[in-house]
Amino acid sequence: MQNAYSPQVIEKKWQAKWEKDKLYRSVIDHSQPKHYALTMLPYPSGDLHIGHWFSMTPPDARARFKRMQGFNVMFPMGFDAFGLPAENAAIKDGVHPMKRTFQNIERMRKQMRSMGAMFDWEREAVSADPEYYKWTEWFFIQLYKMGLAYRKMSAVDWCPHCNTTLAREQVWGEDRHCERCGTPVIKKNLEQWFFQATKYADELLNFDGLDWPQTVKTLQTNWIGRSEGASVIFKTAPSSPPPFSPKMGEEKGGGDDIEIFTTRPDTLWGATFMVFSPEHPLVEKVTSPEQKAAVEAYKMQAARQSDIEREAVDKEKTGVFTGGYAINPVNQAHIQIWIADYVLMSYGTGAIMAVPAHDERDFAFAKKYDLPIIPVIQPVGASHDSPLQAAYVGDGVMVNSAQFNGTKVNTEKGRKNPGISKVIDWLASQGIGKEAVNYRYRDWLISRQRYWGAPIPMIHCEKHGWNPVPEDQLPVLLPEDVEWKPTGESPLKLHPTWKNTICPICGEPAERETDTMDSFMCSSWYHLRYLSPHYDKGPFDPKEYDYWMPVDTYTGGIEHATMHLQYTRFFHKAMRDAGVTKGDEPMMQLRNQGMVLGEDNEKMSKSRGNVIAPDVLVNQYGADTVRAYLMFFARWGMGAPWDSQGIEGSARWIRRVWTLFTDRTPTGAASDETKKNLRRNVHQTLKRVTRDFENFEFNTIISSLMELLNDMYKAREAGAVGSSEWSEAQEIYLKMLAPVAPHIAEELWTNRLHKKYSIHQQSWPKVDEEAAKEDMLEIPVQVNGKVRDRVLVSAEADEEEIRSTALASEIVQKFLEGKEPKKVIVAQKRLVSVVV
RNA sequence: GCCGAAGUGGCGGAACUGGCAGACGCGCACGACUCAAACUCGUGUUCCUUCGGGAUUGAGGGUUCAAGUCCCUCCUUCGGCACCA
Repeated sequence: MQNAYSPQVIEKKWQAKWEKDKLYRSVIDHSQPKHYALTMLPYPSGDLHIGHWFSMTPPDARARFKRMQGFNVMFPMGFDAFGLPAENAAIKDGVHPMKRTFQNIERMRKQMRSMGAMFDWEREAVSADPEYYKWTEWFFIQLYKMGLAYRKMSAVDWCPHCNTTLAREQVWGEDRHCERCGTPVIKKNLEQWFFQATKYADELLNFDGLDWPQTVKTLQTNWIGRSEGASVIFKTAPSSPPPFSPKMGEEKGGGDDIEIFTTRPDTLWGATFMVFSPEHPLVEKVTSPEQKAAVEAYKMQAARQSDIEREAVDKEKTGVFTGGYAINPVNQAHIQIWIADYVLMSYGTGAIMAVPAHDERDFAFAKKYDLPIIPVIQPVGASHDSPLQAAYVGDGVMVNSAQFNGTKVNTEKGRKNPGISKVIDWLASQGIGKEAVNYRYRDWLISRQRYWGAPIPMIHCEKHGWNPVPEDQLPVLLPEDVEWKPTGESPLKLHPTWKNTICPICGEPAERETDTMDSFMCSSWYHLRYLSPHYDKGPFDPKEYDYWMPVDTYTGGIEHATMHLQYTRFFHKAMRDAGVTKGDEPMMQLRNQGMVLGEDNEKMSKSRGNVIAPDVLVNQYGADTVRAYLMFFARWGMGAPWDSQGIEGSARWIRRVWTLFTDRTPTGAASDETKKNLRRNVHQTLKRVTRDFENFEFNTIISSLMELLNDMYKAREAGAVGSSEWSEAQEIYLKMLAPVAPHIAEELWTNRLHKKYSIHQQSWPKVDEEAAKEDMLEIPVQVNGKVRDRVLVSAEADEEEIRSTALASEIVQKFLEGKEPKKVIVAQKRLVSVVV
């Protein structure tokens, strides 16, 4: 047996043996509590990145820890294998995405095996495998049958670089760029498939029972953007200007409903004009002949501007009077209807009532175009400046509001606001409005004009419209012989025969949908495919589902907060309602890792040349050292820049572990005190390490283990070798090390301590609280808030004893200068504070 | 503008419920080993200091015997949302 530490030898050896022995195979066992640990699956980009190691190996250590604690742990891995990069590469060099993807997967599997992670490869799932995407298609059909999948023509986001539409969640930042490639998107009017996620908006806002980071919950909550208020029906007024005539109703035109949404129904009496989005369907009808030219010109100008320009916040508000009037239903006032691009067709109803006195935007608009401003909320005990200098948005009482005058209004939203609540009830009783909730949230656009995705299993027939592919004909397979051209249409559309099929209703010739699904659809349910990746009677085996689901701990990057993490919750709830899944949530606990940055403190990228390759590190240091360093070098939840020198510290530690366990050291004769201290250190460390594993605090696990190793070296110096305390320390040390550095722990356990293979099947040691207790405590003594001395007392000492010992200290006496202390505080057994 | 996260030595970071700030590691310095270097081992390492101490957790206030931790005001960095009615 070699004495030098050679990770390259022992790591390969143990990986092979563990695999041969199926050590990490997870099977249903009702005698054990289960633990489903899941980490976000990678896209097979070709090479495993250090970021993959950072997101996978600490959770692997925790899964191993859970297993040693007696849980039946499932820790699966797979590939999110559909997606644009493979297809874009195919356009460039002609290599088929399928070939490239499966080659990349092969390579990454191999790299992943070098991690020494406890992945159960028999549960592997690959989303681009027909065995998998058959069920992605099946899920689409279930959603369709529930009425949750529908087709709609609308202005959608289009990425000109990726040549496809995108979901709203996949368009980021102020410049509205594509989440994948960074190219600013444009709007296109297209008919696309959507999932009606908005139906679940309220349920998605409820995080009860979920142990998720507050930040993710907040991001999702803001994304859904629920606001409470009222919808109110205004009417268009007759076309001529409003001469005060008793026969008004007989005049021509008018009478069309204008529905608006407002969060401030309490300010309805202050609505002095209305604003329509330029695209509003009533614009043409209300526009007077005199204003027609101006309105048309404004509409043209608005249409030419990009959304980004239109939505720029600090842009000065512009608009045009339509010449038309509306009637405010609460007071019959005739008010002008304007069009302005600050009102968006995509939110609410595309029309607003404008209350300049109490809304900053409306105020600015009214000032600019000299429209009337009528205050209807008065601060309590004060009156408004006249004229109003700015919109008043604070609390107060209603004025100029007929029977509501004097009603209190606070700054709460919705029903919590007494003024709003009363007005909503009245509107409803009058039949002119009702309580309403509006969301920023949009339905999920899932059509992609690309080849490398799961086909949308729908057929279009001239006579029978859209119908799903019969389930017994699934999967709709992707054809292999396609042309790669970035045309903006799916290559499936250009394929000579693929789209030709027959209508499932009438049997006449019909066409397949040639768009494919957003790959986030594939990843919405991968955690279910792991349950039984080869099951063919359904997407998963219900027996496996009942045992393993829900996911106990889910780990991954926070960048998916409003994408994958939100989609998968929607998916789970929809499938629950379809009777496919159970429970309300798919993943109970969520933790996010941070990002490993380059040594230059920048995001790692090939173009910056700051990429750290894990393979190189594994060759140089071994996987155990890389794992340990990744757990140690940063708070896992935060991430940090990589430090090539820093890894030397972890390498040194692992080598020192090796040395301590392999050096031949003669049996010594340590003092009882040495042995007792050793035991205490061991059990105190065990306590901390157990706690930190539970809390995903990996960096302090490693520092505790480093500290204990230093203590063990000292104990060895003091002659502890040969004692039962030494043997216990060795045993516990390796068990604590096993989740972190599984190979060296196994080697030392099996071949040096000659314990029973495998260390990974041992149970987690129990803390001996007695042994962990201190005998003597060193208590700092403060005089006027400054630590002046430290006194030793027995751990059993009571408060009085601690007090008198502290006061007896010479140094403390010196600082007292003969005076009596005003106050002496004994803070538990931690500190004595003397106040003079 | 709104919401959220984070600011601690040269660097990554530690500090359980308000109770010794800087654990652990990197780096650096010195020493041992060596012909020499690397490795390894040991010692030191927040700053200032008249060696008594003093200052110190982004800045400034406050609460407290005691604040990195609690409260208020502000600054910086990062992330999200944004004319959302």
